[in-house]
Amino acid sequence: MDSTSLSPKLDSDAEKDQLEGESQASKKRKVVVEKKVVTVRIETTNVVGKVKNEGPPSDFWSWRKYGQKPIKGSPYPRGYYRCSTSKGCSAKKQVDRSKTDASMLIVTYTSSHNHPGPDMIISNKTSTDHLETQVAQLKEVPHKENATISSQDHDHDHDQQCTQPVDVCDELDAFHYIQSSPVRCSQDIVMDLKEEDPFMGKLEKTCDTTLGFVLNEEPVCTGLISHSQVTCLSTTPKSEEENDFFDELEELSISSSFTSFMRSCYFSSEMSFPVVPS
DNA sequence: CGGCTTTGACCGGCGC
DNA sequence: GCGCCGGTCAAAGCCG
Repeated sequence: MDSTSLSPKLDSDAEKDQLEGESQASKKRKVVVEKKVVTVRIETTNVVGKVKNEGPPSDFWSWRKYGQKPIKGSPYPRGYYRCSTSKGCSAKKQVDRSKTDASMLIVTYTSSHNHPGPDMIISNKTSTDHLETQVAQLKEVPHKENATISSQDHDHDHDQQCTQPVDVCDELDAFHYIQSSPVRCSQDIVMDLKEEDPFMGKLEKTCDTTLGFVLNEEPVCTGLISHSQVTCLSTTPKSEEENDFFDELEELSISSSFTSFMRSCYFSSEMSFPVVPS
């Protein structure tokens, strides 16, 4: 099936949910939970061999798939994941493919983690493992290596502009940690991975994946990640939300240095990731 | 053996 | 009230 032949529904599913969740929380079904939609672009051009297929972007957390359902209007099934990092964690995420762009994955994060994320060092390995696992989820789609992640508040799952190429590796996870853990970020961030599959081979092989963060709509943060550092450019003043987010992080047992570091990243325009030697 | 994926069934909300 | 659809559960099987 071609995503173009789909009815204009799925596309706005998660996004719509979020929109409505924010604008008309009282109208949508059930209690509207905090949601964060992240669009991941996966453009596997011609990677052969290792890449099985594309899947949800990885993050610091371990996700366990608990369901998959074909979504009406979409040729691709939606995957339901639950945080398995901690048993009591209610964090979930849905992963489906954009109907308008088969190379785009729409990851909707719901609820927030009630536990500190795995240690970055550990995540280096863990996340990688899960990367493969998750990557094996959604099937089809030609092998890609271009991943664009954009958290969106509105419906803009199309078009992403690449910006700063970056060398990524484990740092990617670090970024995801920020991106996906809390459901608070409400900006459009596009992450573009180039060269090799960001979620697979590259991570396992070397750490030269190029990655760029692009803003889809309201530029919020452009980051440059390299082996030993990450630069994040905040183009818009952070709101209390982010602040809360970091406060929350600190409340968790996450390394305060890490949180403060991330905070500074968000509030200033630059930041550096302490890189964990892989 | 533990953890994860797969997949069909079940449940609840929503629209007609 | 009924049917559709999305989200979750849970059993079975797979894998490291």
